[in-house]
Amino acid sequence: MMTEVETRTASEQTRARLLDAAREVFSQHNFQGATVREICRRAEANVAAVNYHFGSKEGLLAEALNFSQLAALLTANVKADACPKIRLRLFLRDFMLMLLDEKNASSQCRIMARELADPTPALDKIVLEAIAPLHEFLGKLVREIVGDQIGETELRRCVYSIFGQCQFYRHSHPVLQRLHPKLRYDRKEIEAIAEHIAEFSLAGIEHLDKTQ
Amino acid sequence: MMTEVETRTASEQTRARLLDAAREVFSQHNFQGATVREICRRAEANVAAVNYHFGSKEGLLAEALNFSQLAALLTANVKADACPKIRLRLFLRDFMLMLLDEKNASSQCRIMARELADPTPALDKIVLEAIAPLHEFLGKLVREIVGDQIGETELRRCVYSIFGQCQFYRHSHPVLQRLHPKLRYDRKEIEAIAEHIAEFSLAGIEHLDKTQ
DNA sequence: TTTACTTTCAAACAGCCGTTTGATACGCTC
DNA sequence: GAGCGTATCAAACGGCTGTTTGAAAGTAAA
Repeated sequence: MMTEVETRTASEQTRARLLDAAREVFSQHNFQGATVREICRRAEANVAAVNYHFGSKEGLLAEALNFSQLAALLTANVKADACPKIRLRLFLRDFMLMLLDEKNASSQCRIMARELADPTPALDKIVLEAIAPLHEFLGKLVREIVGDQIGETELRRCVYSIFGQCQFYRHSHPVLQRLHPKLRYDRKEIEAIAEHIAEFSLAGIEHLDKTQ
Repeated sequence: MMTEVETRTASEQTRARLLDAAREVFSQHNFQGATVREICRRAEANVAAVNYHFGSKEGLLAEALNFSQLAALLTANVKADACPKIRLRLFLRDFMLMLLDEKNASSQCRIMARELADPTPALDKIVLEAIAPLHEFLGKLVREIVGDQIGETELRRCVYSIFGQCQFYRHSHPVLQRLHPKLRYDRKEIEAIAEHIAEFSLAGIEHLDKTQ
């Protein structure tokens, strides 16, 4: 019925507002630092709303995590009709935009990056749904570039080298701003960073390919 | 006098125990997660001891930070009589051992790595005394390798690429243990990681040197 | 209108936090 | 031993946390 739909959407509207506010706050503070009261304040909801709708603060974080945009990025890249090296460049560009662009609606990756250093019970879900697919994707891509000459261990370390470079710019943002106050992560800067990481990493990958 | 020395050392013994416990706890939890009560429990001191000796929890963290080992590493490397490439390998080996080896007494770098992602008022001191010298050191080292062909911006990004790889193994430790449970940071593994980062990075550096 | 159910709300709860307090014990000078 | 700073201690303080409660409001079916 009309009324039934209305009440359901009314309830789901506050649910959605809570999820939006949660993503915002969880991406700016770590799990301990993000308070239920601030999330509810931003969502214009009562403090009890979180526990009513999601059971707990942890439950809210778990439901706030949504990696559909990341998954879409990966599948689109796999389907792209381009050579592995160009696909690596494309991936790095899209991934860094997702990681660094403040304008980007996807705060998921920022929450993810934060969870890496400071595990919460939600980390298991993050590893399973986001990080493991990411590593698998990048592992296959690097394998396409280097062929079968290098071992699994060395391949994995190449993947780590790439992700390490990517995450550095997010993790160390507060430090970099102190060292170079004029630094801004606008679109042009992000694309330049992604280009650097691609050049740097392709050279590293192909070098290891030669020596082994 | 004898007695004067004894009382001073008695007081400084609890100071030292507090500092040791603080380094331990601050390297395992972030600033919010590390509690004064646990630090005092490990130091076998009263909860009031922190505020009595250091004024506040923040003051304790500030005094607990001591980068002499890191500074020694840098100066020793600068004085080493070796070509820049080998000095880079040496630095990476020593730095990764400092970062990853649980046996290593220096928890400073682990606190530092933690602070990167989660700034506290102590970050200013960390940047000034540890990170800025580190970046400056590595910048000069990379400059020695590439010559004057590449610009300051690109040079800085090479430094970021190297530090990013290093910090990845510390930041993502919880994740890597979930992805590969058999991973252990023993001395052999750490040295292999450092060797990989050196190979990977030298190729990246020299490639950028050629293309620019 | 009555009934039943879902959602919101102010208020309170229990627990931890960093910090302060005032008393107590200690070490040393005189 | 008296006097005096210093260091330690149990206890409490004020504040913030996530969560719970019970009443009130809102909605839809009878």
